[in-house]
Amino acid sequence: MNGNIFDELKERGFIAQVSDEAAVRAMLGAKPVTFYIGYDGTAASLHAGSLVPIMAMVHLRRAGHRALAVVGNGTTMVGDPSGKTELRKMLDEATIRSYGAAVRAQLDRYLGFDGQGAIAVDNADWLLPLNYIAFLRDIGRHFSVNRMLAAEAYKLRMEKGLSFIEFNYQLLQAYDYLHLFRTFGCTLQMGGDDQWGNILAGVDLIRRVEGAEVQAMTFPLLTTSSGAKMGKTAAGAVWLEPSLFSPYDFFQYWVNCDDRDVGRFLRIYTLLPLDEIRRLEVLRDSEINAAKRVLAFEATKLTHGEAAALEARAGAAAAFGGGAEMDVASIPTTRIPRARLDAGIPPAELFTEVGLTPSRGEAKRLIKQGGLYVNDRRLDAVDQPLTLADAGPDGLLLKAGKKKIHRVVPG
RNA sequence: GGGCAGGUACCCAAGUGGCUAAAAGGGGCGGGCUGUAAACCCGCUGCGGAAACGCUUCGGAGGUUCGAAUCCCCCCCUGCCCA
Repeated sequence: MNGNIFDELKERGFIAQVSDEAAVRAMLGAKPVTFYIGYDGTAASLHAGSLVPIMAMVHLRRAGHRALAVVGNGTTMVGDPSGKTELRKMLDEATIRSYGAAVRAQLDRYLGFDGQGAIAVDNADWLLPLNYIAFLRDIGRHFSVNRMLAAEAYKLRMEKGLSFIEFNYQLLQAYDYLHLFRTFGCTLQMGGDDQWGNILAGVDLIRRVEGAEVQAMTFPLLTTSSGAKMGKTAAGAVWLEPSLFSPYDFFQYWVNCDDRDVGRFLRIYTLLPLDEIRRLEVLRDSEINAAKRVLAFEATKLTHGEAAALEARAGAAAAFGGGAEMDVASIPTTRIPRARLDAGIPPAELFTEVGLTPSRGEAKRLIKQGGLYVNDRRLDAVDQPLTLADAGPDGLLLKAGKKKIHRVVPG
């Protein structure tokens, strides 16, 4: 490892808090360190919000350190109250396990679990068999309720209510760290900044139980410059799963980021060298769009692979590049039986069917506001059916607003 | 277990018998301006319907009434105080 990966992470903006900065830096510069990050499978896919810890793992991996990805099927059964405003819906075990498997598969794409340098473990394996009384006596006694209650992460919940099950979450996460320290010699736990309290609880527990010094590090909880949480759009989360959020939309998510976020995002969400990032982020006015396309391409490549990234980029170029080289193949396409098209389909029906609008009512609203287009012709009548007569050489190019596009071909 | 206060649309929050598909704000979406940006301006924002209009919604289930988010009964949930 040339240079110190800690400095790289710091320069890229990955670091929010560190238990002992000098110690962590020295540790990472000296020899391979086993570190861990936990992911709770609370949904069928991770979303863009999880990309920060994922990218941090990728960097550390590339620097030769050993990654433990904990898929938290055990902790998910309890539910982390940190930073949450209310009790999360309880999921049944089968659901949790299926989500966990999906999350594991996604992490595998970035880390390549090989059982050596990148290992996936499931804390259900050691959490579920725990004996309640034994756990209380061995682990529970090391936790001060007074201190826990004073923690920032619970502050909101002290107003809104905190159930006992959630209150236990921190003990379980701390126990995870202890377990991984014992089993894998793990000495660094990382996570989002909202995990700071939980991670430190593990550091404390290990010191008390094992008399060993281990480290904690958190990543900033990124928001966009306009204040929104990363990875959320109106339609929902920016899922990493292509079936839930297409590579094209994923690409567009990054292209459409705020100017002010470009440099920050390039550092976090791509592996481009810092020199190149510095060159890109100084672009101004319309030129910065080039930097956004680089960001989008690199980010899409990491998540969906190079082929999908190329396709998404081509699709975007076709839709926004001025028209000339339309790469229609890269635009999401739906086939509709020719007979239906000949008969004519009300625009609201067609737009909704291909998923461009959530309901017919919404589609009609858009038509009235001039927000729906077919082959660049703005629709003005709600009751005028669409047929192949409206199509161009590549079929019907439907647009909702100026950015969402879908192609319909007979077949 | 007892007392009190609450549960309204994506969020927050008005509404206390018809004029309420439900105020205001936020968010979101569309249009304009632009650079596929920000800011700003305008509009829209339950579902179905070309429209007229119809249907479903105010924690859940019943009931009163010509008519209920609004009144009554039972239940569930949350917070605070007491135990």
